[in-house]
Order: sequence, then C-alpha cells, then structure tokens
Amino acid sequence: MSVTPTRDRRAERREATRAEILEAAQELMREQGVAGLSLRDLGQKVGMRAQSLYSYFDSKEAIYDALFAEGFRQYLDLRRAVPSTGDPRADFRAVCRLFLDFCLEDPARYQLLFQRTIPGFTPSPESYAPSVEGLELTRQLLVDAGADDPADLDLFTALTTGLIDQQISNDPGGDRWYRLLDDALDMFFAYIDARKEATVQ
Amino acid sequence: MSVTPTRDRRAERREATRAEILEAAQELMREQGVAGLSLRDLGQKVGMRAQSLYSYFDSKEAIYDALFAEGFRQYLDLRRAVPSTGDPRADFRAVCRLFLDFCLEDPARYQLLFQRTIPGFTPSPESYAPSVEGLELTRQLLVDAGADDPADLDLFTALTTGLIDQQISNDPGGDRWYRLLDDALDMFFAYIDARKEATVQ
DNA sequence: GTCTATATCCAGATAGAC
DNA sequence: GTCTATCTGGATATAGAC
Repeated sequence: MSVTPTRDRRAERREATRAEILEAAQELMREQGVAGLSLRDLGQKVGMRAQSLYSYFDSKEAIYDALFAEGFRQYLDLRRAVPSTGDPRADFRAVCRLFLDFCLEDPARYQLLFQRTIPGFTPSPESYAPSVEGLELTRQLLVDAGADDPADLDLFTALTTGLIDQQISNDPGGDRWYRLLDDALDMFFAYIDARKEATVQ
Repeated sequence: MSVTPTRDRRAERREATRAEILEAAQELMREQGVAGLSLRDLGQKVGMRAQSLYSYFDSKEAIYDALFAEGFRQYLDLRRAVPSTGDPRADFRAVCRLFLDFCLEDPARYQLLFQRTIPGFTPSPESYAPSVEGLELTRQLLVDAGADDPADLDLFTALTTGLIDQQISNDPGGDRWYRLLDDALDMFFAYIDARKEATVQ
C-alpha cells in the first residue's frame, strides 16, 4: 500500500534552492547594482549554468519580483519586532530609525523596493501587497503620533526618503544625512503641532 | 595671399551637429529612460549610423558627460533669470519652485544630474563644476534667508529631493508631492526660526 | 565625415539529450 | 533538474573605403 508522506522533501529542497538563488541575487546586486544583475553571474554564484535557473524562475523579471516581495517581507519582519512603549512619538521615531537603517544597509535593495529605476520591471500585485501593508502601518503610527492629515503622511515620506536618497547619492557609506533624522523629526512634529494649535484657536 | 577668416564655419557646423546629437539624446532618454539610451537609436534619430557618432564623441560616456554638463548649464541659465525682489525668503521660494519645475519637467535628466544610478558613469571634473556652482548659489541664498548652519542646507536638500523623488516614483506626471512644496518650506523656516529664537534666549 | 563591414562581447531565453 | 548547444538580438567600438 502506498502512503502519503506528510513532508514533501522534493518541494522543500526546491524551495531551499529558490531561497539560495534569491540570496545570491541580492548579494550580486549589492556588489554591482540592481541593473547589473545577470543570469550568468547568478548561475555561477549558485553553481549552475544560467539556463538552469529557469527551472526555478520563469524569467529574470520573476527573480526581480521575488526579490521585491522578499525585501518587503524582511522589512515587515524587522518592523513587527519593534516593541510598543506606549509613547506614540517615541515609537514612531524608533520605526523611522529602523527604516533608515534598513534602507541604508542595502542601497541596491532600496533602489529595487522604493525607486522605479529598473528598465521594465513592475512588481506583480501579489508582491506589491506587502508594500501597501507597510505604508498602512506607517500611516496608522503617524495618526497615533498626532498627524492625521493624509498630506502629513506624504510630507513625511518625502522627508525620510529625501534623507535616504541624499545619503546614498552624495555620501555613500557615511552619515551626513542619516544623522539629521532626529532634527528632521523635530521639525516635522513641531510643524504638525503648530498647525494643530492654530486650527484649535 | 591667404587670409585667415574670423569665423571657422567648419567648427561652427561641427558644434551645431554636436548640439543636435545631445538634444536628440535628451529626447530619447525622456522617452525610454536614462539607461535605455543606445547609440543605434541615437544615430537613427539624427540620421546617421551609430558608428558615425564617434566623429563627434569619443564614447557613450562622453555623451553622458556632455549631457550632464548641458543639464546644469540649462538649470543655471534658468536660475540666473530669477529676479531678486529684496525679500530673501520670497526669492528662496521662487528658486525652489523653479528647481522642482526643472526636475519634474524631465525626470530622466533629473536622474542623470542628481541621482547616481547609471552603471559606470561618473561626471568629469569639468562637467561637475557647474553642479557645485549651483549648490553654492543655493547655500548663499539659504544664508540670506536666515539659515546659516551647514546642516540646514543638508536638511533642505533632503526635503526638496524627497518631494521630487516621491513625485517621480509614486505619482509620475501628477502633483501629489509637488503641491506640498509651500507647506514643506513653511515647516522648514518655522524650524529654523524656532531654533534661532531658542539660541538667542 | 560618413559609410560598410566587422570585431567582440554580452544579454535573456529555448530545445532537447541525459 | 541540469546540462550542452543554440537562437536571437542587443550593445560599444574599430578599420578602412570613399
């Protein structure tokens, strides 16, 4: 009689190889930029011919897509680990710091996740969903911290991505903009509070 | 007897063709992105074979370099045309608006001039100089407007490029972030003023 | 200065043997 | 699932005729 195993060892192995490929791809992108990723190099890095990668991914774009999803998964994992202190603004600052650390730790990943500079790549809806979830978390946290106007969220994202972009573009590896985060948040909250006060009166 | 003409018609024509090539390149980059520029398409656009471009530019990188220099020249020209009203903050706001318009008018040019996302391209020192001049103009204007701390300049550049990046990445062709410029500047100046007041006391 | 012809290299992707 | 072999097409760049 045939029995059905509870574990599918073949599927597990396949999944492990897929993960290995994605990790290698991330490393290559770190080394030579997002656009510099080639299937040849990728195959070599994991010990197979470029053509064999097609057993795991349908196309190069599918690899980008998986990396996109994986990147946001990584971020959401980190983010969920941030404890709530009961002080919304302190929490908000902690999450901001985490976000900058995450982005600056791997500029290529940042480029893939937040800028749209790859030739023809557009993330699939499935891969895009976690990104929306991340922004929604930020929106909620921002509301808790006292900024409920939708425009405030936009102003805030501009401020943080501005710091990140300048840091990456003009002082890679340094902290010339990174260290301005606290000042930037001071400025932002002061603006929120002042406006609120003006509206109340 | 041979006479030396005061005008070198050959050089003039050559210069005109160079300019035409650069203009075509800018157009192609607008259509298909900075990295999408190919010498074939460029040649076709100006009515010659790709190889013939080498009579005008030593390499593709030389074309990028010329575009880089040309882009800043365009900006500085626009900028010098902004009148001084005697109100430093009004002038500053006008220049900011001009800067956003300039960047959003041609995102590909923005990517070339202000982000470093092209594979192996680094501007030559000659081409880079105008960029430094532009930043220095901004620095001076910012000092006139009451922000003399070098960190203020960095905070300001983060704020404006953040607006631009978000606009380009997440609402191309729209004005979701563009229209926040005035709010952003209100926020920025309020911060500067508050800090100054705090220091005086 | 522009052309044809060519060199060289690289990319992503497919077919089919094993 | 991985390989060899190959397709197709793209790129930048050089040589030399006209």
